[in-house]
Amino acid sequence: MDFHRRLLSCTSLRSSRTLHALLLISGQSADILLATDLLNLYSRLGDLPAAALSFNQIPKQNIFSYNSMISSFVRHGFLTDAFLCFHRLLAVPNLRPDSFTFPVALKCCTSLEDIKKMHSLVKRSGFGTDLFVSSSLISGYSKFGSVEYAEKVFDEMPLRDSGCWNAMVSGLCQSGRDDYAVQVFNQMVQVEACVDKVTISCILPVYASLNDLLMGMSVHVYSIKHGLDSDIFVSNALIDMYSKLCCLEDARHIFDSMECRDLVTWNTMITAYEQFGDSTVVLEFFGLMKRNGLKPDILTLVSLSSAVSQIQHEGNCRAVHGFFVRRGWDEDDIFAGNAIIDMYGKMNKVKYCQDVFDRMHVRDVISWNTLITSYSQNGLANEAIEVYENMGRYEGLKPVQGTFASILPACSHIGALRKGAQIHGQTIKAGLHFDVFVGTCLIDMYAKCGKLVDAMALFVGMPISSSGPWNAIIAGHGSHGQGKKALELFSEMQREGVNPDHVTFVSLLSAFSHAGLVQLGKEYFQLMKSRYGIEPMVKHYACIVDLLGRAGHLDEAYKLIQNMPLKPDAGVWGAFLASCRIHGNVELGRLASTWLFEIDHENVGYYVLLSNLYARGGEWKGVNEVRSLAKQRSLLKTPGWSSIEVNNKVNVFFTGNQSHPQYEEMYKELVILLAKMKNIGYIPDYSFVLQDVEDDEKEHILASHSERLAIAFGIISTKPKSTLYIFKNLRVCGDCHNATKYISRVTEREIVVRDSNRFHHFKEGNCSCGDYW
DNA sequence: CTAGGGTTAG
Repeated sequence: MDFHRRLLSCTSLRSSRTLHALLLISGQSADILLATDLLNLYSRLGDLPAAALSFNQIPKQNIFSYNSMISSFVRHGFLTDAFLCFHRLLAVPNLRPDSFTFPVALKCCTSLEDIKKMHSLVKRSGFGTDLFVSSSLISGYSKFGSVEYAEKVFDEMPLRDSGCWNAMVSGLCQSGRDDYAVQVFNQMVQVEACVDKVTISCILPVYASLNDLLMGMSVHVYSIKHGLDSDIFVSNALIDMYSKLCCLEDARHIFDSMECRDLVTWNTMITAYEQFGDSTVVLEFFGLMKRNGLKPDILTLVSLSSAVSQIQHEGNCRAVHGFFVRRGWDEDDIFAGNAIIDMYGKMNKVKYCQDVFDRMHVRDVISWNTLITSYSQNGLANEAIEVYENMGRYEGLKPVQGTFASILPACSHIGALRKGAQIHGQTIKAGLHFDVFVGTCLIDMYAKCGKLVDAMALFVGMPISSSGPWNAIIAGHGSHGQGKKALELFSEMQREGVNPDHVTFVSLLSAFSHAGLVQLGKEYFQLMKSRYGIEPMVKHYACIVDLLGRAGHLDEAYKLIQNMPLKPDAGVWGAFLASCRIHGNVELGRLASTWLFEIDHENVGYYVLLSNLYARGGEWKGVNEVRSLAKQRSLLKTPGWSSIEVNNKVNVFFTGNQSHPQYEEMYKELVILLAKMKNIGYIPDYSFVLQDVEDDEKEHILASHSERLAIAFGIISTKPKSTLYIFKNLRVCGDCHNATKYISRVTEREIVVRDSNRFHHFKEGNCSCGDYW
């Protein structure tokens, strides 16, 4: 019987065990050649223990069997065992590692030190110029961040094959030295070193990250010319490149024309659709992939989790989570855990975020950042700050760019100026205060906390080359009602050679709207397309509808909505309805609300606006209708809350909340205030109350609105006549707006209220925003 | 009988 031939052609574990038994019976199991064949067979079929057993049954192992054993360990990811086996080999007399040993041995190194030691052993053993060994050295050095050593090996080679060139190019790519990688690649083309399929798959991701479609395409053409495009690695890299450069159709075309596809192919395609926001196709592909007999891996599920959170499908989210759990990935894999936290964060399930986070066995800085973002984006800013502080306290992790980018918006969100300033200090410590992203967050934080001057000082001192910081400072001035200054900054931005983008125009248009600069707003809305080539998006239409509507040009605003090429969303109709309310146009307001209730029927704010509008016009029938509608559709309303920072602590108040330790005191203050306010002419406006209750109950409801609670707390806990800074997560209620004017008069305080829309500066009974309530 | 350099991510 020819054991050797049968061992080589065997394809199942079952038959390999039969062969193993036959070997034992025929007394040939100690034959070193056959035993090594068996070892390789078991390793190829995934049974590492059996492979190791075969190895140990060999009475006197030679260099072939050692090489096979070490490479089996490496193949199965047991680097430590591979390393130990290599050292066992070194101790065997008369046995020396050969040119086959070193490439595998280099693969099981786990540090730069290991590589260096192995390098000197290579030299002593006389393999310093071996091509295979050298390319492994180059790749090993690059893997542990030492491009310099890799280059040295490369430069000292007397002759080079494509493998070494490829190792050099891929080493540079993986260390993020894109420009340098391209340089070496060009050299490679010039010296006519063979550019092969490996080179192509190394260089394609570089052109993707350099955003160089032209070069990417020419590499594609090269690969077609040389028949390399049928290689699965090349095809996969091409799909990835095209999708990253937004050529989804080209990516799809390659996918469709592939003869065989592997897991990476499917994952790349799924990720591409996920990045494009086409979640339906992601789910389709996921199904197709499974029907083609492929098992999803962590990467598949990471993309999938992002897709299902995009479509806000709770059932799918749970299914994806279950998938992770069944394989234990949710606890063991950082990537997976982080993706699940992100998913639940986007689904507004913060509780689950914390649960998943707590169960993870290992966490990295991204895990913390994701948790912070989840709290922050779900309005739980205090919790976000707590997590931020625990991060350093419990795991000694240093904040990075992403950490600041998640915690600073949380400070802006609740107006935690002191905390924000403290974190500003930490950005300096981390050497990141000049980072564009962090800098932009800092500018935004100071502006949103009412410190426009500090925001400006920071802005001026920052080296700026992108639109981010400009957008932040323009928006900052806009929300403070300084439209002219916003326009000046806009001009200056262009003098500095920075191009405005679509975000810039949102900042600019809303600045004009807040300042009532109608003519300028209309002008720049036109220029945006004609001069700057930026196609207006729904957000821009919402700004311009707000601008026209506030100024009373309701017909013009309505015409604009009717003629806009995009489908108006709740933002557009919401702005329009608010304008109708300001100008008392019941007819158009009713129209707007019909659309709104269709698009976003759960938002209680629109019902309040409409009811108020009817009440103003004396249409009590309408008021009743809205009330019963609101009652019918048990409205899922975002709870309103306000906050105020006192003595470096942020106090958050929810509407009607009585659980604050100083509630009694606050309540007493509110009663006194109310009496004083009424004395000088305040009349509560019950049309802001949707509940169908008696008038004195309505008065009570209005007086326990969260902004009132925060103001009352501010009054009892700060020095008389000092300025109060209040933050409200929704738009400030019309009655509260009016009431705050009176409060500023009776307490002789300035009161600054920032709501989800803008700043309201109350002083001596007036408000800077000039809105009519 | 054994070997190097390759594509996908939060």
